[in-house]
Amino acid sequence: MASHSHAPDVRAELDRFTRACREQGTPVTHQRLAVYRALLESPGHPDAETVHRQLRPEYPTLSAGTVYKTLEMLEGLGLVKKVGATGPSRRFDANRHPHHHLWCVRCHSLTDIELDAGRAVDLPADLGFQVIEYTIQFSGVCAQCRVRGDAGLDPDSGAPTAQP
Amino acid sequence: MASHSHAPDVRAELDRFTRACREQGTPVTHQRLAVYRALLESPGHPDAETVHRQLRPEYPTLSAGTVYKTLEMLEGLGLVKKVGATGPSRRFDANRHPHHHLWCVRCHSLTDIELDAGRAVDLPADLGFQVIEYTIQFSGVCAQCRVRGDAGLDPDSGAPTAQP
DNA sequence: TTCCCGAACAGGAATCATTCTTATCCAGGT
DNA sequence: ACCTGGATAAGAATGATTCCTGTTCGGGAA
Repeated sequence: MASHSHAPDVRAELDRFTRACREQGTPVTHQRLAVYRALLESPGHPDAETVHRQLRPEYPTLSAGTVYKTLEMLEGLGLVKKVGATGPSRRFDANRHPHHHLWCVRCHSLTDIELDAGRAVDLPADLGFQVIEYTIQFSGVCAQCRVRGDAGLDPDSGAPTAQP
Repeated sequence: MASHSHAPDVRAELDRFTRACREQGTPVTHQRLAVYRALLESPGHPDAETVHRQLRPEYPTLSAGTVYKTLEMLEGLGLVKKVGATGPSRRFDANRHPHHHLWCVRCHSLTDIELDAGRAVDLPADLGFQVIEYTIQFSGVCAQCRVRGDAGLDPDSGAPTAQP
């Protein structure tokens, strides 16, 4: 929907997953494939419960525990990442391209964005921190919420004032 | 220790808080001041339970609910922010200077860093996203864990992480 | 200062997300 | 098709957070 939805090659990713499992002797089960596929096909960054709910029609006996365990296992393989959301439940991200996040303080949507990676952000070396990767989280108001136009939010306040 | 200045003027912040409360007719209670002070004095980004534990000796009757409510109220005032951590509990940040985060994937410490980035990171205008602020989260291994060479403990909560 | 009122508080129950436990079940090799 | 170890389903247990209720207290008025 949003501007640059980078559609992942689902089949290729599932193949990669299958290979990774085989390599380390881990069984490739329907459930695991289903969970990973659901995540790959999700436009946003669903939490475990959302994945579970999405799959229930197709796999009526799929248990929540399996979803949680599979997501953790996928994270261990480096195929998905937890994204640090401020909401009540953890969200997962199967987009393996380096990318950043747009967090709408109004509707709590979380959208991927791929900025031109030409410029890297560097850290002072004296910190001794070894960077594996970095993600920029932009907080603000998404296009839809701006169009919808509830009160103009002034950037100085910084406070969402999301009181119902 | 480079740009890692971590000394908010506690008294000034508490004054600001008091004024903000008075302005909107909200009572300034000992509990609220204590919670905010605890957060201002915490080097890291404690979760609600850590704040509660820290304050219990001084305020033996302070209840967890009050800590949660106060943190939420402080967020509403724009004085603290939730930080999107991937751990089990939410963490809070009373550092109101624009800053970024170093997340250690080993010990789960979360450290502030102020990159004097003269240049802002820009977003393509056609996204229609109105940025209020942005935070860069660097994931990697902190200096202590690199020296230690293995998994450590979370310096904020003191809770052992995952592995025995 | 003391009195009063409404909002905040403590304590604990309830809810939500996540992890753990245990008795089956199945993927993949033989 | 048969075995077997790891995976699964179901639900109990845990942990974090929110909700509820009777009591207490901040701070304006007398």
